[in-house]
Amino acid sequence: MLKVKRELEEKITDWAFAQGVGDGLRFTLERPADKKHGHYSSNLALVLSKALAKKPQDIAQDFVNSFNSPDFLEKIEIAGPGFLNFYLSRQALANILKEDFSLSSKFSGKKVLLEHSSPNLFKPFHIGHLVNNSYGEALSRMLSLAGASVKTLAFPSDVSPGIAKAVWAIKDLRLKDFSIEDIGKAYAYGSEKYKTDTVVKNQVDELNAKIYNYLYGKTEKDKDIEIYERGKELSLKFFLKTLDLLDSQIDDFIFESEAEKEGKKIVFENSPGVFEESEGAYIFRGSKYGLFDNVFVNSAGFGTYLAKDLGLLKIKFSKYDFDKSITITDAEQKEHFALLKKSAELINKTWAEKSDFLQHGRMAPSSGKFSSRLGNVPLAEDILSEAQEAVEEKIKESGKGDLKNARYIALAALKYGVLKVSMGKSIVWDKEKALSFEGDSGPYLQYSYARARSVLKKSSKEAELANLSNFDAPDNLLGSELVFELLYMDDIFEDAVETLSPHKLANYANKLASAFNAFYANEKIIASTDEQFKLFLVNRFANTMKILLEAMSIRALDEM
RNA sequence: GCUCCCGUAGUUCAAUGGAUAGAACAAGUCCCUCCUAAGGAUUAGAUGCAGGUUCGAUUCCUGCCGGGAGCACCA
Repeated sequence: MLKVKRELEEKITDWAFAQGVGDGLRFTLERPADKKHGHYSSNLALVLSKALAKKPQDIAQDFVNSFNSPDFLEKIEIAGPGFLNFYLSRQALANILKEDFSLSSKFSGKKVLLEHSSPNLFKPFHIGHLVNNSYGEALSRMLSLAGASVKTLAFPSDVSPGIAKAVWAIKDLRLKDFSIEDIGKAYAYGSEKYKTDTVVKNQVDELNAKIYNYLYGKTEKDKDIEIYERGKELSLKFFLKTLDLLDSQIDDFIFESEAEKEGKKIVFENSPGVFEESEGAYIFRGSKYGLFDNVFVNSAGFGTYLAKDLGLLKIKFSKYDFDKSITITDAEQKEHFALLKKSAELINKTWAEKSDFLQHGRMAPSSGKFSSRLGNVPLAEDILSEAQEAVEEKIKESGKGDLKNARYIALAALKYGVLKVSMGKSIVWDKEKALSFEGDSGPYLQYSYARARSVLKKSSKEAELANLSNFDAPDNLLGSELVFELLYMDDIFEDAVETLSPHKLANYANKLASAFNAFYANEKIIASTDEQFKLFLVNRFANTMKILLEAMSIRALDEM
C-alpha cells in the first residue's frame, strides 16, 4: 500500500506547512508494531512539540480537527504521548488487497552492476563463499524484481602466490590427470612447504613470476603452464557447477590477471602523485586520509590485490554502462575497500561515486574461527550434500513429499539461515541449526506456501479469484493478522531494496508465513462461510510469498 | 599499540530515537475422525557495566569490560 502511504505523507506534510513549520520537518509514518495502533502511525505531534511550543497531545488534537482527511481513511486516533494512528477504510483495504504489487524503489529503471561470489581458483569453494553467494544472489533478484536491470559479475583470482603454490605442489607430487580434489590437497601441501622450506619458497616465487610472464605473452607455454592452465580450467568448471548447485547465476567474469595489467598501468601513470615509490614498491599513503599505507605494486613488479581491484574498477567503467556498481565481499576486506575507494577517488571521482562496496559478516563456528590453516573450513558442497541428506531422511521417515525436492529444501534452509541475519553482522555457523527445518527457517516458508497452493488446488476455484468482484469480507477476517501482514508487502519490499537488506525480506516472509499458518489452523477454508474471501486471502498470500521466495532465491514448491 | 565493527532470553536472530523490546530453537503443558503436524495454541525467560544528551535511548555521545577484523609487498 505504498501509494496510500505516499499520499498520506504528502497530506500530512501539507498540514504541517500550513501550521508554519519550516524546512526542517522530519516525521515518521510507519507501520505500527501492533495492529491495534492502526495501519499507519505517525510521531508528527511529538516532533512538532518544540517548534510549535505546544503539548504533543494538543497538536495531535489540532491535527485531528483540521486535517483534510483523504477518502481512504476511516478514522484518526490520538494515542499514548501523542501518536497519530491512521485507520484505513474497508474499501481501501479491499482495494489494496486486490491491487498488483508495486515493487518500486529508487533502483527502478536503473542499471546495476553487481559483483559477488568471486572464487579463488585452485582453492576450494567454502562456507564463506556460500554466505557471499546467498547475499549476492538475493540482492541480484531483489533489484531485478524492483525493476532494475542487473548484471552480475565475478572476479576470479587466476594469478597469485597461492596459485603458484598449488601448481608447484601438483608438479612436486607428480599428479597426472589431476582432479579438482587433488588441487585442493596440493594447495594445502604447497602452502605448508612454502612456509617451512626456503628452496620451495624460491621455486614457488619463480613459478609465480613465470605465470605472470606467460599471461603477459612474455613466456612460451611449458609443462608448468600446462599444469596451470588445466588447473584453471578445472577450477572454473567446478565453480560453474557449484553456482548451478546453488541455483545462482553469474553473467560475466573478469579475471584478476586482466585487472592486474590495468591496475599496474594506473599506478605507474599516477606515480608520483597518488602513489609513490617506497622500498622498491609502489604504495598509497592512506595514512594521510585516516587510513593506512599499503602496497599496490610490490617490489617484484606485480600488482597486489589493491592494484587488481583498481584495475577492475577501470575495466568495469570502460566495459559496462551502469548507474551503480555494487561489490559484495567479506567484512575482512572492509578496510581494503576503504583504501581502494580513496585512491580511486583521487584518480577519477566518478569511480568512487558510482561504486558501493558492501561487506557481510564472516561465518564462524560458535567458538574459535574457521581458517584454512586450522583446516576446519567446511566446504560448500559438503554442507549442501549433508543438508540434502538430512532432508531426504526426513522425507523418507514421514513417507510424504518428493525426494527430488530435497535439494531445494536444503538450499532454502542454508540460504535463509544466512539471509535472515542483517548483512554487517558475523554469522555463527551451527550445523544443528542449519540442518533444522522448523520455525524461523527457509523450509517453514516453503511449507507454508505449499499448504496454500494445496488449498487452492483442492478448491478448484483458483480461476475465479483473479476477478473477485463481490468483496464481502467479514470484519473479523478483515482485521486479522494475515490481512494486516499482507498489506505491507510493497512497503517492506521498497525498504529492503533501497537499504540493500535481504534480511528485511526474510523477517517479513517469516511473519507473513506465521500469520498464514495461524489463519490456516483457525479457519476452515473450503466449503465454509466466507469461502470466497478466504480463498482470496490464501491466493494473495501465495502470490506474495512466491515473490518473497523468488527475491531470496529460494524455490517456491507447490508440494512438499 | 593504533583504527574500525559487534555485545539483546540458555542459544541463534529482529526492533528509520517512540507506545507493553518481537521471533525461533531448547524447556514445560495442550491440539491430527477436519483443507499438508516441516503446523497451531500456551507457560517461563533478555537490552554487558557506569555516566550523559532527549518529552522519550536497545538505538546517539563518553568511559570501562568482553568478542571480532584491519594495520607494507597474501587475496
